Amino acid sequence: MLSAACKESIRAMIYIAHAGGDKKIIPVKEVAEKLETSFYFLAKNVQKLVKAGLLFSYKGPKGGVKLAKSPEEIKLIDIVEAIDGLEFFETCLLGFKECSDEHPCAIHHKWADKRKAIYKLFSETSLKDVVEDMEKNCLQIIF
Amino acid sequence: MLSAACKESIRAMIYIAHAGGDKKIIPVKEVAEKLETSFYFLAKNVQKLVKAGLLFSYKGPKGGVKLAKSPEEIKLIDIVEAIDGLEFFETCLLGFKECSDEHPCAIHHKWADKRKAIYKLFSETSLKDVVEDMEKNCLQIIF
DNA sequence: TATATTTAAGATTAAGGAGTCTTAATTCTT
DNA sequence: AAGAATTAAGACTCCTTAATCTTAAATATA
Repeated sequence: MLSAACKESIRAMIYIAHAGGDKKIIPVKEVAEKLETSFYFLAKNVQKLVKAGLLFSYKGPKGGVKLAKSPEEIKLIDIVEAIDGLEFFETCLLGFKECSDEHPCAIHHKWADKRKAIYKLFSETSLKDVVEDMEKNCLQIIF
Repeated sequence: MLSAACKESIRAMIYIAHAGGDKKIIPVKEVAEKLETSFYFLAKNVQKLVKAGLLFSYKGPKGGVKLAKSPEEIKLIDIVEAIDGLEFFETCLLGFKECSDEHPCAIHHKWADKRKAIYKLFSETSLKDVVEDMEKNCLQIIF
C-alpha cells in the first residue's frame, strides 16, 4: 500500500523529529546511517519532503535538514501525500473505471469505509504522537 | 494496494461468475473483450487462477474457463492470495524490520486493526455477493 | 484424420520505480 | 579567498511488474 520510498521517508521523519525536532539541523548522511539505508535513495526522497514544505534544508558544512513545522503539526498523511500521493484514497478498489458514488461497484461503500478509516488514522497521527510513543517503547531497538 | 493484475483478475472472475458461473465454459478471449483489456495479459493471470484451483480450464474449440467452485465458495481473498499473495496483511506499515507484536512500532496496533478489517471484508465477501449486488445495480453499465 | 480453436508455457520486450552516481550550487570555516 | 562539506538536480542503471509474442499441447468438429 505504501511504497518503499514512502515507508522509508516516514521512518526518516521519525528519526529527524526524534534527534532534532524543528530545532536542530541533522545531516541526511546521519539519517541514512541510522536507518541503515542508501544515502542516495534517501536524499532523493528528502528533496520531495523539502518541496512539500515538511522540511527545511541547509547547504554547506553544518548543513542538513530539520522539520519545517512542529512535530504535532506534521501528520503522517502529509508525508504519504508528498511521496506517494493520495491516489490510493481516491480510486475504485477493483479498478472499475465507471465506479463512483452514483454507480458504485459491489464493494464501493464497504471499501470506502476502510479507506476512510485509514485516512483518518493517518490524518490524526502526528509525528509527535509517533515519536513520543516510540521513545517510550521501542526507539532504542530501532535506531 | 492491489496490483493491476489482481484488480483485473477480480473483474474477470466477476464476469465469469456472471456469464457462466460454475456451469458454462467461457473463452478467455470473450472475457478480455468484455473487460476491454489485453487478452495476453489476462490469459497469464487466468493461468494463476487455474493453478490456485479457482478456475477449471478446457482446451480446444468450445474451450475456455469456468469456476472451479460455486460462486459463494470463492472469496475475494482467494483471488488476492492467488495473484498478489498476502504479504500486505503481514508486514509493518512503516517498514520497521524489528516491528512485531512484542516490539510494536507506534502505529502497529492501530494498523493491525485496519488491516484485519480489510482482511475480514475480503474473506467474507464472496463472488456470489459481488455478482448479485452488481447484477441488481450496475453490471449493465460495466460489461 | 485433418483442421481449426483454445489454453499452457516460456521467451521477449516495455515501462516504472528503486537505487546509484556525477556535477553544480551553496555556505561554513580557516 | 580557498577548501571542505553538504544539499540540489538530473542522468543513468537495475530490477520488478506489466504487457506481448511465439510455439506447443490438447480437443471438438467436420
